[in-house]
Amino acid sequence: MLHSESAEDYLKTICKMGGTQGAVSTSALASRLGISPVSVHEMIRKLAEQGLVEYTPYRGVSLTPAGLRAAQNVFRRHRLWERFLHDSLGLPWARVHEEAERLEHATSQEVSDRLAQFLNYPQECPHGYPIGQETCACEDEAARPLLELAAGESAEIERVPEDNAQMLEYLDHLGLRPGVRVTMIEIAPFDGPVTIELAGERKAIGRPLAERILVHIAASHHTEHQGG
Amino acid sequence: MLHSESAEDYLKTICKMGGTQGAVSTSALASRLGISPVSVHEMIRKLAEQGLVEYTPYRGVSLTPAGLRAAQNVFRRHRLWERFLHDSLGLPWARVHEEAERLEHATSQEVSDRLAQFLNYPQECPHGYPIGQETCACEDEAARPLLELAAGESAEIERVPEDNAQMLEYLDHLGLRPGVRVTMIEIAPFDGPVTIELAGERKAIGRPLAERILVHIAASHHTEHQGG
DNA sequence: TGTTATAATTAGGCATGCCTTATAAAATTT
DNA sequence: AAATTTTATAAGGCATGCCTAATTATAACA
Ligand SMILES: [Mn+2]
Ligand SMILES: [Mn+2]
Ligand SMILES: [Mn+2]
Ligand SMILES: [Mn+2]
Repeated sequence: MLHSESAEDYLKTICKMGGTQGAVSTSALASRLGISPVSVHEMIRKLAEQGLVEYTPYRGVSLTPAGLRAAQNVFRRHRLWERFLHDSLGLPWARVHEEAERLEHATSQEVSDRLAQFLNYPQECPHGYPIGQETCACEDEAARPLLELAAGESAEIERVPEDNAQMLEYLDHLGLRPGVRVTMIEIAPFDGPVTIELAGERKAIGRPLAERILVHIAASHHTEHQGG
Repeated sequence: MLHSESAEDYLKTICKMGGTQGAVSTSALASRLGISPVSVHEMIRKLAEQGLVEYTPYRGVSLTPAGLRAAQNVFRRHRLWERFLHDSLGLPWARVHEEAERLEHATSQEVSDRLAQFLNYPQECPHGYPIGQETCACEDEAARPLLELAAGESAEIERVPEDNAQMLEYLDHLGLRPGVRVTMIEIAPFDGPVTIELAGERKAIGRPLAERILVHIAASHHTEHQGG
């Protein structure tokens, strides 16, 4: 509400790229946003003037406390809408992100607070990203890329990349969703495919994807024997 | 989705002002939108180019079938969101309109269809405006302004003006909501107040407001004796 | 310490949607 | 028919958010 849609998306992206820890290169930001470096530079200057980011030429851009707060608010609105679209409306898993990408900019604090209550204060979006007051979900403690699993090692999917609808369709088709248990079979050499097993079936995916799927080595190896 | 937020709001307003029947004067449109006549003229030309309105200089602007369809879609999205915000989230009656005014532009056909299903295909928004495929709610059959009631005549409130949050607060405070039964007591002369009775109490409101509240003379005069 | 790659910056443009001021044309009144 | 009011249109601007091409500054590398 306070900032433009554009500004909100910039802040989110800076946060996603690690702008809470170190500084994010403006050219990396530009290529991620699909906007020319010159335009990104312009916007960065405006955001810096508004006190939302700190910018040091040749070093990069990082979020100020105010910028982080703004970004977190947008993440929260986004993920709450995703839960509503998915859980209440039954919108396909792969479609909720793109819809939430617009709704997030049209939502007041009061509506998002009531939405959270309505949804019973969910902890995660359908793709595994946290919903909380202080979460940004850029940095993670225990989460490791699927690619880092050793052969034979099992883990539970925590989070999947959500910024590409086609990729989400593909993940959905493979059954690769948060909460699903997978076992690493093999990582083929020479940038070859990553073979995993889930629900008793073997699937092969590409390395870049395996690097972006985050898993955590859950305590219980027998979860699949207990529940459905 | 297809048209800009601005264009969608223009189409809605043209529809509200009767652009489906005759032509709407561009200066009236300008003052209603709170936008300069020159800017409205510019936008009208663009909408005409897109085939959404028909514009005849010195006569006014009216919606084409395509423009009407677009406007109806926005109305539908708006009123569905209002129902959700009110019924599911419990957002105050007077606040839902302004929130829906933004959400309506961020909603795909699929989401609005699923929202309608989720809400069990409601027939009206919380202010009494119809939700349907072919409804525009500019023109009404049986609905008459409250001001036209004769002294002693009773009617049920059908619709209230919804474009002013403060007015809605006031109406809410008075208990003037759709479905409420009112009886005309007196219309004072010389532009004096309009006195009505509702829920056993007498209230006086201004003429302009009484003109914008629509009522219908319901068949049953004993509704209040039957239900809660 | 150059050279080279990367990042920053300047300059000029475009689309959208708004603005004011001024002029022209048509419609209404008188 | 003439005067007046309303409406249309032309001209020039502004903010936002994007663009390309060209130049300059810095960092990294050899
Ligand atoms: Mn967005
Ligand atoms: Mn998500
Ligand atoms: Mn609107
Ligand atoms: Mn309404």
